[in-house]
Amino acid sequence: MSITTKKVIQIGVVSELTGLTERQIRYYEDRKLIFPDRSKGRVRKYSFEDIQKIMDIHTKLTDGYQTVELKRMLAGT
Amino acid sequence: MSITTKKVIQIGVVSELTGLTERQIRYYEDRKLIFPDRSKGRVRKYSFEDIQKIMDIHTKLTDGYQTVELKRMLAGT
DNA sequence: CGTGTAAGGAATTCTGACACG
DNA sequence: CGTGTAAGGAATTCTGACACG
Repeated sequence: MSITTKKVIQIGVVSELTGLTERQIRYYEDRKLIFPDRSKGRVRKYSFEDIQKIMDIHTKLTDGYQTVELKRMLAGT
Repeated sequence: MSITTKKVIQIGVVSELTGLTERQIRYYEDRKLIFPDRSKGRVRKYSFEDIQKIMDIHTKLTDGYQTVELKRMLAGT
């Protein structure tokens, strides 16, 4: 596992880096588009790669796509 | 600034990754050996590079060096 | 000197829900 | 559908101090 895929960043930092709200970030997870790890205390941990994905997801949503469609795209179908 | 120098990791994760206690990590900062960023709420943020440094510091301490000497070494003197 | 610990407070995150449109 | 928000609780982190040796 490289540095880009290591899930070590908490949602507050992800929010800062992406410019999105925690609500949006959690929603993308709810929609099965991203899969952060969890600490023992249930706290979400993201990787730099996740951050890339999140920004990509948001861009696509802005472009008019829906999360269900994005999920299909990720599945490669 | 690359991914390795981006300070986004909190002390709990650093503790897990290095195997050191938060006490040790904070002490190295007190001794001016590492310089984490701070969030608005005073929470420390470390980079992957910091994690490397921390492990190196601990190894050197185990080897018998003192923090003052390590500081000199970092300063290149 | 480097590290452990108990103490109390502050910042951060979590979940489930109601709201809008 | 995607996102905002108020609510209460839980996990995380912070500082300063006392302890040991």
